[in-house]
Amino acid sequence: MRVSRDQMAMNRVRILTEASRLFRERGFDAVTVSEVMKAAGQTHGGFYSHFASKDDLVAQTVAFALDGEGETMPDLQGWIDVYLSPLHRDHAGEGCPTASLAGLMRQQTLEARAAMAKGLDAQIDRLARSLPVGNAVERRREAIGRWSAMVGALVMARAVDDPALADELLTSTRAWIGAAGDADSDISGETSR
Amino acid sequence: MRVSRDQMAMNRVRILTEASRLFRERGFDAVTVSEVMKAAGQTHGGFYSHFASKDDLVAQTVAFALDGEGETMPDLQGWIDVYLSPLHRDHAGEGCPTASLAGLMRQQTLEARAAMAKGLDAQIDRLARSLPVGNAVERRREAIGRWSAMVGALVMARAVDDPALADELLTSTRAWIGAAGDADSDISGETSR
DNA sequence: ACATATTCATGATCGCCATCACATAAACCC
DNA sequence: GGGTTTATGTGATGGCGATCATGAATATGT
Repeated sequence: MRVSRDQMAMNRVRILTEASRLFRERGFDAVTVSEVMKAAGQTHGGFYSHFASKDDLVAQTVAFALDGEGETMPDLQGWIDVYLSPLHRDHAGEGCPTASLAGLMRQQTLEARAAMAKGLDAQIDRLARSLPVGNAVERRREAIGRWSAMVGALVMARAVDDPALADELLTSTRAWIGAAGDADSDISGETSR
Repeated sequence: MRVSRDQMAMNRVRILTEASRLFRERGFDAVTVSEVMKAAGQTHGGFYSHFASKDDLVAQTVAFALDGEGETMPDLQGWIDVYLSPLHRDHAGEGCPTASLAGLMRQQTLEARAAMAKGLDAQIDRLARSLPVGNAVERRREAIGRWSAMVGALVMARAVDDPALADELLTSTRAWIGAAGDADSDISGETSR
């Protein structure tokens, strides 16, 4: 049965929301179209009136997931601590889409990879603007360095079946980022905090 | 037809070698058992006399790929430069298995995840021993920090369809690691180089 | 050398999943 | 309000891929 335009838009967002969660939890391949639709409260048939294909859903989900990620970070250190926490590590479905999906993007469509590029660039920009010191070039470089370390640590912590090693990856990276960040500020010749 | 014990062992290594390359290139799901066997110069039928299942192949391939990774690093900075190079980014099949596979391990078997943990721990240990300064605790922490940043940067560089951003991720991370490493050495109160 | 065990090839099988076909009934446009 | 459009449900379909069955031919142990 047909539904109103608003209802259809809401259904579409619901599909994207559930797909975003499921894809982050289990990856693109392990999640079926039917599963996404069931999670969104529908049956598999209606899928193709919203998306041209599963690849299309993947691309739009990547764009959707990376889009509304909080514009600014008032408490940078707190945000980093939460990011590199066991809670975040153990709840990929509600966590950072970059850490969950970046490793799966290599053989995705051009559209999906472009969405990832756009989202990553925006994230780096947000992080750079939240840094306390440095000129634009220095801030962007430090944002990339910190962001790489955070994503890498979380990806590896999730990849291993060894809680001690996983915790160590998170804790040590957090400490190292702090030291490196402070030091980098000193090195760049800017005022230290 | 039956084959000698030595020949069978060689065939097994060949399967693991090709699986390692194919899995790094395209991930576990996108590579079929038949494809691996064909790359190893055999047909799909013989597969199950070597491995109990595809999951078994995945676990053994992870262990195999992470095992012989060069014991020491005589030229640390050179190794980092190669790791964070466009060449490495564009040749995942012959590159670092951690960067290619870590993001795919979450839903793999316990055996595969345990092999990843063992390999990661060994890699961190190698890196720590190659660092020029610091006590054991400091070296391990810096090894984890650097390694996280390197893996994260490579994973993200491979995830995007934007050569400029990909290059920037590699270059900036390389520069940031250098600055952070030097700074961290200073901070820890050891002699700087 | 003989009997046996076993690797590998060929050829099913079986289930799963993306996608499509069609029906239904409600929304949209005038 | 009536005709048309269309979102969604139900039910195929078609291909692919992991796994198994069987046979052939050779290594292995004595």
